[in-house]
Amino acid sequence: MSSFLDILDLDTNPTTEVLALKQKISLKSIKKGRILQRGGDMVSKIYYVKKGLLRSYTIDKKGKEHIFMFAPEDWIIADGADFSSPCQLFIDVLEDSEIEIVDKKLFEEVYISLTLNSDTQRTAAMIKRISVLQERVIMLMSASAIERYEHFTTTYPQIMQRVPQRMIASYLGITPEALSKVKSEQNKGK
Amino acid sequence: MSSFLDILDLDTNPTTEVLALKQKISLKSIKKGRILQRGGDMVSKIYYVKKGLLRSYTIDKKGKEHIFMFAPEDWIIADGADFSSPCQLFIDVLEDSEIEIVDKKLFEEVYISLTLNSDTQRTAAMIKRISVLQERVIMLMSASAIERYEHFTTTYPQIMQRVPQRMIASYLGITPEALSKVKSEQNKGK
DNA sequence: TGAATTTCTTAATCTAGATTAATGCACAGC
DNA sequence: GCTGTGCATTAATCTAGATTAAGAAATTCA
Repeated sequence: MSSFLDILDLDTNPTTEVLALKQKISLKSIKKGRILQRGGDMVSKIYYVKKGLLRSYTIDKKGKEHIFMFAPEDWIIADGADFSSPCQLFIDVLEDSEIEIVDKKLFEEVYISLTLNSDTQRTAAMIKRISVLQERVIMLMSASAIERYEHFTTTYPQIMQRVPQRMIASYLGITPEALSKVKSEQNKGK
Repeated sequence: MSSFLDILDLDTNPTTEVLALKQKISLKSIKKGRILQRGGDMVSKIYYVKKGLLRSYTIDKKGKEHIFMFAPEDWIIADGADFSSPCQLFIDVLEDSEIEIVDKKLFEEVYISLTLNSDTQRTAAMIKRISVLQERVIMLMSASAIERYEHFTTTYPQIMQRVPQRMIASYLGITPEALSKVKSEQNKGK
């Protein structure tokens, strides 16, 4: 996967719109712990992770965090809400990161006018994300905590190494205590 | 939203590829109860519902159904799996329906070469679906059964009227008995 | 280095929702 | 008009995972 700027750079004869968009893409180095947006904000940015690790999550009315996704190198992360609605997700930085940030609406407008090639790539990425979300919904509805954990470890082994277990529990939709418990039960069974 | 053929018909000067694709889109009337594809099959079709109601679901290892989505008039329904993998979802017909069916791979290849306008429409539809799935995942992780039920009734009031309650329970990720219970508790509270 | 903060684990108790079972209803097909 | 099949509801019991609490290990940072 290529970053926003990488893709725009493929356009050897850019229009003024494309040049203007390139100006508006900011490349930033951000320290671990920084919160990029909060649920309820009226921001609508898309983040491309060049290096490091981001995550998105909600906070429910009891104050409990629920992690929606992790975004390591070469992933795009954003809230699904459209431009005109407040966003639902918090997005923060789990490791010192380098990211490209662009306004969602601006991006949509320009990107779609680009060459076939980059649009194919983007369409494929969206289809892939829909497929991953389908899998996630089905796992949440039909699999037990331990099954979801095993699915996660085989699907995202690299992320396992990089985030505390309580965040994996949060992604799986269970408490850290419950994850500890089911893991120890799993080990006993061996 | 327009059907596959509606969109292809906008192309007033179609290429041979587009004409070939139009030939391969089948328009069918299908009776309630018919199963269009089964989980594990190597089919990869996309269905556009012109009239009627379809649904997709998985069956877990205990034989229990989990409804992934309902597709009433003007919705597109398909499995997220890519061309080369077996699909995960069953798709069946809940009301006598008229649908357009097209092969996913064929569709991808040709559609992407179309005019800006139809592609914008398609991109917007994909973004919308991602947003709906984000909401679904967050509801499953953070909301109680009754909260998910209330969210469903306000989001899809028309579907409420058209499917048995046990299917709504299945969509919400709970048993029909549990839905009955939480509904009666809700009524007592009033 | 040492203190403070997170993280992980274990254990006891609690609860939302699952399971099982029984009853009454609606309506589809003969 | 019956009879069977699917649907909704209620109630009793069970269980996966939540909650609460406490202690040990690991990490962070001054």
